[in-house]
Amino acid sequence: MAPRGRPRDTQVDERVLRIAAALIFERGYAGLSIDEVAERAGVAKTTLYRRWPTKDHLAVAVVARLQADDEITDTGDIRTDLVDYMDKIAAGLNRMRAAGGREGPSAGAVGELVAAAARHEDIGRMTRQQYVERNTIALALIERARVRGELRADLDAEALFDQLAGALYYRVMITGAPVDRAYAERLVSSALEGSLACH
Amino acid sequence: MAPRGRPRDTQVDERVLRIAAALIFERGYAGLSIDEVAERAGVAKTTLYRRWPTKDHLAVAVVARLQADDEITDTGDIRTDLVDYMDKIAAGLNRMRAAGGREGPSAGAVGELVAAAARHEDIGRMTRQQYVERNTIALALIERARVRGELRADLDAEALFDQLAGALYYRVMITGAPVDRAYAERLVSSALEGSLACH
DNA sequence: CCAATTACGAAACTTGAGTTGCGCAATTGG
DNA sequence: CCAATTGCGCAACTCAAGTTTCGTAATTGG
Repeated sequence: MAPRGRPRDTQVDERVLRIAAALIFERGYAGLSIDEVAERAGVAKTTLYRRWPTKDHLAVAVVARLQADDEITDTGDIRTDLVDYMDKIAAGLNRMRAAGGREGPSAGAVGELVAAAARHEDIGRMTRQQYVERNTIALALIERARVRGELRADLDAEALFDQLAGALYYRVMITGAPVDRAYAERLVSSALEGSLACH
Repeated sequence: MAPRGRPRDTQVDERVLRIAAALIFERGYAGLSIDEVAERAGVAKTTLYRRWPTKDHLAVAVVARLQADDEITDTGDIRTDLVDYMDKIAAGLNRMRAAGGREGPSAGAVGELVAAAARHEDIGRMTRQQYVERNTIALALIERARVRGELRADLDAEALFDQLAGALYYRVMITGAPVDRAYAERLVSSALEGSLACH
């Protein structure tokens, strides 16, 4: 039971996303022109707008593909698992950061994504939805470590994950500092071991 | 020794920023129209563009005023001081968040600021500069607490501050969760005490 | 006073996002 | 086969950001 009228040309989606991705990486978000994408893809603008109602939606569709699917590993050692996880998030952020067009310590496309989520209700919902899924996985990982006695019983798992993921986003978007595996290790150590003098 | 030619009308800056702020709060960033600001302020568009080269620059000038000057207090108790500090940052974020025009868990103007910093080299530099100043103050506060023995000697102060500030920004921009004093207390507790089981 | 310099206002202009209307193509259900 | 439905291309359109040109106003330095 296919839908009623003329079916959409599925090749269009693929071709447009590829061309849009090339433009974003080459010239940045501002250099992405709907008219140019349509022309290069050999389709009318109306065909684009039927699929992505705004330029923001198209850009989000392109950049969202850059995020890894966050396959999580549970080795039984929470420190190793968290470092791996942070490293994967960092890799996704670095890919998006590269899609800025500019050089230097710029947030690249990450900032545009956040702005797009703030501008459009539906993009915001989608973004938060993806976060919730990732958060659920991470909280389960932390909870298992807590149950088996690696982590303290009165742990605030939400605050812990906010600290870890937040530090990565903060560096990419605000301070422009690098996020790599070495930083992920520092971060996890700091969060796990705490900052108080030995007690 | 005044500059050479006709001096700028200083009343213009004040009036324009007031009108722009009203528009941003009323209709959000997208609802801020340069033409309308110029008309309401009774000046030509060229006069606006002489002061703020893009709409982003004008918006940043407006929103940057919302950040508190972060007067930091040093009571000698690092937990109290950090909670106070996080609460002040959170207050600034909440003010910016309110300047979004939309309802719900939106990042509001915060996302637009990050995007503006990614789009314009000079805005990015200014943003990072403000961060560096704030960071310097916070790191000094942490360092004093470390020296007097409140905090562990091998502390990673940079990671600690990234965790704290990052968690706030992360909630505002990504998850849409609230940031208030209660959360600041949870956050500081979690970061200070760590997550490992008693060791 | 005069020349150089900078600010201002007004209007026309360019560019790109997003919309609209129309004719035609492809598909389903009867 | 026929009507309803949906996709597509084309072209003209609206709207707002940002630019350009030009005539005029205010200021400094000589």
